[in-house]
Amino acid sequence: MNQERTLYEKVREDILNGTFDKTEKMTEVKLAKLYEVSRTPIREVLKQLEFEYLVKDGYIYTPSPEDYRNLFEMRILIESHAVEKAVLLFVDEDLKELRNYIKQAKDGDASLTLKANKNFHDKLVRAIRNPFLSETYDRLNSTIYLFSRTVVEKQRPELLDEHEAIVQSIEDRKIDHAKQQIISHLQKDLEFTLYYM
Amino acid sequence: MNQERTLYEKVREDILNGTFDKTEKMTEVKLAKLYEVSRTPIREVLKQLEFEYLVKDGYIYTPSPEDYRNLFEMRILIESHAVEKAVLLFVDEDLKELRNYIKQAKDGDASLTLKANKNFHDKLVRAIRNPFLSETYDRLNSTIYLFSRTVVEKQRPELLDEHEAIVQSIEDRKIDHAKQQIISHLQKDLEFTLYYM
DNA sequence: TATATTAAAAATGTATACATTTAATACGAA
DNA sequence: TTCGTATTAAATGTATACATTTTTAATATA
Repeated sequence: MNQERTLYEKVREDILNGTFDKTEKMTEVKLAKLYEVSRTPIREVLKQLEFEYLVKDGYIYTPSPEDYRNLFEMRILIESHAVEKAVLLFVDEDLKELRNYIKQAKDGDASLTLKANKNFHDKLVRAIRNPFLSETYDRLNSTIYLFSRTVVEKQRPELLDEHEAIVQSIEDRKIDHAKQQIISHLQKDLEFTLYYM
Repeated sequence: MNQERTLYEKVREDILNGTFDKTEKMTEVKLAKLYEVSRTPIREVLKQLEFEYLVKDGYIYTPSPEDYRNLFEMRILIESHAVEKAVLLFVDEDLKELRNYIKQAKDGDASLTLKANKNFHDKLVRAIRNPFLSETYDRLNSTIYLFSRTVVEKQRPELLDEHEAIVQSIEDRKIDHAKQQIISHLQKDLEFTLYYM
């Protein structure tokens, strides 16, 4: 398998793993030396990282609680729209896939649970079948990852029950109910994580 | 007043005004010569233009009807959310401002109508008070502009009546009604314009 | 004619030098 | 000291040379 990580992947992972000091400036010259490339590709990477809310004005972006609420408002808007679509489109096989992710999250270790929960939400979003909305959702990937890590590590109560309830509402074709459930689910993730951060 | 347009603004306007041939490649070298700058700032500008769906893979982006439907799905999702917020937040002064834009659109020439209609929708979106969602909406600016131009030039029927009905529903605090009206309004813009493009 | 194959050209990717702007520091006057 | 100003240093912006990749075109072969 291909082990070659792109420069973007390297820098992104280093940020997510807390390698950088949040108070120090991420200057192009410094990063270029660190990763042994020139400033040109570093600039490209910084742009991408700003796009996904990991970097801002040359510093690691440290969103305020207000910022996180706004980012989650965006996430909730997209995911609740997705659930509406899922109610209209998902067939038995899709529901089975969703339940499979819940099971994986239940049985696996933290790392596997993290992946399974991501797969669960990504599967929902794919119900939208709209590349522009998908890209907008993907912009939130890093933010969602950071939240999900806290939620899983600190073992937020009821999380998987909420997932199961959402699947059930989709299966029962209850649009409003399903939407309300995903909204409340994500709001709980938000408040829980804000409390621990 | 400041007349100095940035390179980004120049290229963007030239694209919107149809200066470029949609079939020819927008190579960095060519554009650099044309605008008498080096490739570096041109690359920056091309990235921005890709961000707002005006350029793709070095060509002017010519979305398919399917693409336009997807872009409008995104627009509708944001604007209907905005209207929900407007019902909860807008006071008399805000409603007055909205009605003012309708009046301007009614009385002015095409150019003024275009601006007034943009102001109307921008005012709605500002009800969200979420910089991330605003930025996502702004990404659609060029697309919305191209549609609005057709709608105004070809004088789509009922357009301003629909605006007025939306304001009225906001004033009456009828969330579901107002949302349904903005959705239907935007879908009409979409279908009307697709028909003429 | 259609299809590979390869040579040439032209594009983008990267490194780097230089220009300009912005930030940091040092110094002097109130 | 504190504030303003000048000087310097360091950052980003831009141009450009060179490397690599991609596209085009030309030629040969089925």
